[in-house]
Amino acid sequence: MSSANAIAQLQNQGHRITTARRVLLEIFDASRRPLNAQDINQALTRQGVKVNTSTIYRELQFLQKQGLVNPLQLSTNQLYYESAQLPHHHHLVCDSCGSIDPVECHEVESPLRRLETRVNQTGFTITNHTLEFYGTCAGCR
Amino acid sequence: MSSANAIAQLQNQGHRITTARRVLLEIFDASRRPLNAQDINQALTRQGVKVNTSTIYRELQFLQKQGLVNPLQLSTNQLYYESAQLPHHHHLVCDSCGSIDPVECHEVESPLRRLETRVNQTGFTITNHTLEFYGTCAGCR
DNA sequence: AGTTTAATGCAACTCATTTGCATATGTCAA
DNA sequence: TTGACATATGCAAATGAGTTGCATTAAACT
Repeated sequence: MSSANAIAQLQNQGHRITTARRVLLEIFDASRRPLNAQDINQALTRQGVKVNTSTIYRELQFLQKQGLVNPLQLSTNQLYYESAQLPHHHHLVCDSCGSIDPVECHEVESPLRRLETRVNQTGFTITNHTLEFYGTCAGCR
Repeated sequence: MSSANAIAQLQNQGHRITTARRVLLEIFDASRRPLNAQDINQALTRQGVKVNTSTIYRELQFLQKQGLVNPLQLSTNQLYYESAQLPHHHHLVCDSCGSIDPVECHEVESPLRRLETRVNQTGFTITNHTLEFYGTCAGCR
């Protein structure tokens, strides 16, 4: 269970381990797909933990600053986050039901690195990229 | 000038060509980078055309529905649009100054198509993808 | 147990975008 | 041309995600 690592890391840096924070880390640890503030609210409620919305937003920013979660902006109007511990991957987003699932993209990784090298030589330093696929999932067809 | 084509297309379908609509199409035609509602507002003002904000938003949705512009959601909190007539490309987004520039990505296109074929066989039908690069532009370093 | 200060709750706020409705203006027919 | 009619617009109010100020609560250290 790697939320334990995250907790140890935060404790070492003098941050407090509150119930909200601990359960939130466990939720990210258990989820293989990105979560938005609303998803997290529901997950917390399901576990019997009541947390104010503003606390959730603050906590997400905090965890991002600590490098424990990564933000993910999709073509929706909500910001998603996922565990930073997941191996590099991209996403399949269903335009119909909104489901978001990870995809391994081994075919594109080395071409992407090649492209990034080329672009870096033009003066633009790439630090990050987003690659998401939109369409219709098996269940919605 | 391809905004003329767009205008002809809209007229054929019985839509009215208002000043706002015509100038907006010209603006998209002349811009090689994506524009958000604010950019468009400024561009219209610069041309001496006063258009209400809600009209801009409605017009952008309209043009999108007509297939004349494509939406582009970046890691900012604003929605961008660009002409649908531009050849396939992706973007370099500067985290520092917010500039957005197109990139040709020939290295990745065929690996992407291969990946899409593979994914389509799993039951998820991909119709679209987004690929954007974030980092620091030459001017900001 | 008491102290300190990070974390929380609450309510009010911001900012992009949307919507309802009354008015104005393209466009088409007479 | 002019008038009729529906589309497009302006305005103001609403929405919805996310943020912020401030008083209170509660981890964690002594």
